This record gives sequence, structure tokens and C-alpha cells, in this order.
Amino acid sequence: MISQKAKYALRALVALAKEGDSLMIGEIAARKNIPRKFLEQILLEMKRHGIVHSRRGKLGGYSLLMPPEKITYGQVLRIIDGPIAPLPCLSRIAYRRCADCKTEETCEIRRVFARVAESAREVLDRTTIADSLDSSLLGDEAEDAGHEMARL
Amino acid sequence: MISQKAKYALRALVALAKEGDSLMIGEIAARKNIPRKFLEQILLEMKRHGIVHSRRGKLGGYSLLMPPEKITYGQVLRIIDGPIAPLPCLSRIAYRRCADCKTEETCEIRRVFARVAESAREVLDRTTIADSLDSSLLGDEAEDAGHEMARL
DNA sequence: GCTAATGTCTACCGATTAGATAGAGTTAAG
DNA sequence: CTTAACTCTATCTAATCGGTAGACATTAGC
Repeated sequence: MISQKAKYALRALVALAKEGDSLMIGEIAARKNIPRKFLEQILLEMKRHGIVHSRRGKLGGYSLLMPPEKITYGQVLRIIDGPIAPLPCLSRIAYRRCADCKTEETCEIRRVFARVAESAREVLDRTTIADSLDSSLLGDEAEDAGHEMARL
Repeated sequence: MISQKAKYALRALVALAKEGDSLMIGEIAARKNIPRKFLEQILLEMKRHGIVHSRRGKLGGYSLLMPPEKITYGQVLRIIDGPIAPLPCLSRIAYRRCADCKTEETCEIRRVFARVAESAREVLDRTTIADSLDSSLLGDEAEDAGHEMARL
């Protein structure tokens, strides 16, 4: 499961991309239903990683620093949630040897999770904020809406 | 990241499959370098879910209740770590609506993670303990040389 | 230069989970 | 009836998650 924080981050970036212009934290929080003070921390971190830009003072706000089609889901998730790999010994950004396994080559389960990691990266590193913009604009494409009707 | 507990569970099942016969907790713990008391809890849970069988008393031990090629990674992970889906609203075993998203159809990020979930399931629900047995044969671990497996 | 509105920073907090450990109880073989 | 195994329940400690709080810094406009 990805964290709530990561969901907020992605949604905030989508909001910024949709706007095109700059948006105040409070406005993003209101539109996307995100706790305001929590969102502050998230945007700060996005800023530290060069994803967004901010202006202080009256008329301040946030805007994207990169074009939406260059911001990948993988990039955001790695910043907020850490490695995508399901095992530390498969992570590219935070490789750690598994303390309890003798050699990686013969680890019975590593191969399996290597395939999981690869396919997750395939999706997450190729999908961008811009893609989410498109899909939310299309709204109801007959994609897999038949999976489950929302029961509200 | 999958939990340490799930790793232990998978490795224990591989050990049982390799053995073919029944094995004592202490023996599995020693071979796979797993804290013994922790492994007890894990195997108990595997037993409750009908994956393994146990015998008490002297000469007791654990053995697989299902053939290794019927025990999938997905099955074990769902027991130990819960849903494989990266969002609660994408889980099949523990569906929950995302509290903060208005409608699932228009959720910008749901579609993306649906693809991640699908590809993860593709791997995890098709890969079995028996597959890991095979792959551990490929690498030659300088383990106790007295072990010979039937070739399938 | 004052004020109001905005972002920045650091600290904290309650609940939950991860990763175990402890120990008393039950079962079965010899 | 002893010994060696599994079973169950109760902790324990540290970290993490999701969020609050509040002091501080910056800027626009009067």
C-alpha cells in the first residue's frame, strides 16, 4: 500500500498541473481535500527535490518547476514513500543487503520479487502527472468501469 | 516493501518443500536463520490457513498440507502482509473506499495503480513455492552436500 | 514602515505496526 | 512420567503514519 502522504502529493501535483498557473497551499488543500498543514510538509519536500517552485508572501503560492509530462509517479513515490522495490536488496535508490540471506544469487525469493519490482517500475516510471491529467479529463472512458460499480 | 515476516514465511515453506518430509520448527529456524519463536507464530498462522499441517509431541513437526506447486506467493503474502493492491480501493481481499476521493471513476491516480496491482498479481499469483525450488537449484549453494532433489 | 497574507521550519503527539521475546500450557513417544 | 515437541496469549521496544501546533520569514500593498 502506498501512503496517504504519497496520494496527497500526487493529487496536489495533478492540481498544479491542471491549473497551469500558481496555486496557494490553502487552495490546493481545499480542492483536493487534504489537511492543510500536512500538505505544507509535502510541498516543502517536493520543493527540496526540485519538482515545484514556491513564492512567499502575499500573492505567494506553488507552481510546477518541471513540465507535468516529466514528473513520473515513480519519482514522487520514491521521494515520499522510499524505494519501490519490495525487497531492500532490489532497491536502486536504497540498496541494502538482506541481513539474513547468505548470497543474493541463490536467494529463493529474490528472483520472484525482482520480476514484481521490474513490472512496477515499468508502469510507475513511464506514467507521468500529465497522463493523469488526460485520464481525468476523459472522465469516463469505457476502460474497466465494469470491475465494480461504486457503491455509495 | 514486504515484511520480514513474509520473507520468513516464504523461506520456511521453501524449506518444507525441499525436505518433502516433516521438519521441526527448530530445524527450519536453524536452516533458514529465522528467530525460532517468531517462526512459531508464522507457522501457526500458515496452519490456520490450511497451508501446512503439524504434529505435536516428540517426533512432531511441520509439513506442507498442499503440494508446493499449489502454494502461490500471492496467497502467502495476503495472509501475512495483507492486500497486494497499492490502494485500499483496489484490493480484492480487503476493499475499502478511499475516504478522501469523491468518486473512484474520476480518481486521477487509481487507474495508474490499478495497472501496478494487476502486474504484481500477474507475477505473484502465478509463481509458486515449487518455482522457487527450481530456481534455487540453478544456483549452486555450497550447502550441506547431502541434499539431492528429484529433477522435475 | 506597518499589516495582512502567504510560505518555512521544527517540534511534538497519539495510534498503530514491525519484529520480535517470554512463558505457561498441551500433546505424544518411549 | 519425563522429555521434546507444538500452542497460545501476553507482553515489549522502536519505528512509522497521519497529522497538529506554533513561532518565524518574506512579500504586496497601503
